[in-house]
Amino acid sequence: MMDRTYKDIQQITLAVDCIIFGFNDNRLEVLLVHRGFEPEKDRWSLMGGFVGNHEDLDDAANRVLKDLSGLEDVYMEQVRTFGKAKRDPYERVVSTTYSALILKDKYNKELIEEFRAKWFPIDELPDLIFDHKEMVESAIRRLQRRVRTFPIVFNLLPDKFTLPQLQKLYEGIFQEEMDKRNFRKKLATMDFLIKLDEKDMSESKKGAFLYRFNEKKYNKTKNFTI
Amino acid sequence: MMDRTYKDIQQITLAVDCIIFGFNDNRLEVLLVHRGFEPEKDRWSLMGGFVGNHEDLDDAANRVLKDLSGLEDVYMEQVRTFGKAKRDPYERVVSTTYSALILKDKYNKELIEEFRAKWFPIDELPDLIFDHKEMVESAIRRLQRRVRTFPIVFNLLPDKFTLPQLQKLYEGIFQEEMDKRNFRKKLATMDFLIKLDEKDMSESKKGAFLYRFNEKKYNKTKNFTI
DNA sequence: TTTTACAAGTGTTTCAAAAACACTTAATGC
DNA sequence: GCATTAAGTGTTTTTGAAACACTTGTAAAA
Repeated sequence: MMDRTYKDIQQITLAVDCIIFGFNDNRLEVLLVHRGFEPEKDRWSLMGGFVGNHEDLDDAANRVLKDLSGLEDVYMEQVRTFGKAKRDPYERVVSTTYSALILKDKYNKELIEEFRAKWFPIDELPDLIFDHKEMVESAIRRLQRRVRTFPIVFNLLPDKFTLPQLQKLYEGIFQEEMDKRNFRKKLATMDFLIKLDEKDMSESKKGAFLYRFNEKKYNKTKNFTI
Repeated sequence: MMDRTYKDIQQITLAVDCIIFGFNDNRLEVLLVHRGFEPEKDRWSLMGGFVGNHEDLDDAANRVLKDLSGLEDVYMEQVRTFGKAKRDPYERVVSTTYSALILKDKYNKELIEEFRAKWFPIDELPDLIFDHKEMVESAIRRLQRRVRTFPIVFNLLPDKFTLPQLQKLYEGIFQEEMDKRNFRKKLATMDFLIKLDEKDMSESKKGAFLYRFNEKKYNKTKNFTI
């Protein structure tokens, strides 16, 4: 940090934008807000906000997420920072993106309606303002990489879930089908899921056993890879 | 981008910091600058600078690198953004880090001396200001991931290089030794190096054949992984 | 000129993980 | 009790990773 020339006259606004992922109807979806005002009225955008002067960047992202969804303590991580001078044609804003994994039935529906937010499957995104499409795409790519080595998908599932559900979730993230037997074999070797005595009967006549993710057992798992 | 409350009074300075990697004496090194002034006098830091009002974030990183090294058109990529409110105890600065791969014998030595910059092997870093150590570490981790799937290491080598050199470079990045035969076998299957009729005699009596990286052949390589 | 020293160069075997593949089972609704 | 439907289950093949030791070419020393 040697060059102080620019600093005193710097006029750049710093923002955060959230890529909020949810899993519903066996599809990976993103929560977008509808712009009810000009400019760019009636287009869609990510939920964003400006960073407070004394606010950690991470905290700003969490605040923005909470304002929209009512959710706190959500799994979130920084993706990357978009800083082209003209990315927002109206003002100079540099934006850091964060991706969040939320449980679709836990968020506050009224808040969401207030913001005119809507869920979109990741392969059916609407027209987005500025570089928000690129933001979503880079968040998806990052998510695809992360889920291979970290057990973060459980943030998108309820406490109890079935293996078919879990597989559908991975398939939704990777956008490709997986082999049922290989998938289950892999999970079995890693041994961090607890099988319950309960079945979920809503998806099939036979019913599928419910499982729970066990953090402790996971920590003993040396190499997690899907 | 819904919440405009903070924007008008926002006073956050936006900076970039560069993690500059070089390869010399078979070690991966980082270029650091010595602070000759208070506060934090006599400690080391990354080369950084503030972002211009109408300057792309990427361009700011390139400018900072050029100011220090004289180099342009260098391989550079964004790593991540550090945004804790108190990361710099003197003023509120949010900094985006970029990592650069440069050829150690091409940079401008006079400029480097002017800035009192010095190369440090990545396992012998000096005391660094603020969160710069964390910045370097995250850049190293990212580099370790990237070099596995992209042929970017050639940015750290001269046009012509030997296989022992290339292997030492990977070893320096991963901080672990590799098997010579397996390493060469892998390169052979991917087939994007051109063997020259020339030898480098400086490292051994027998001499090692020189190779050149072939971008075109690489593009036909489906799966690059080291 | 012969010998020594030294890194460069070279294949095969073993092991582990990924991929491919098809039938049986449990429960419901008719 | 029969038909329907998704859940559940192992084995084989293929592929890639890891382990491993000797020969070669040259310069310098004897």
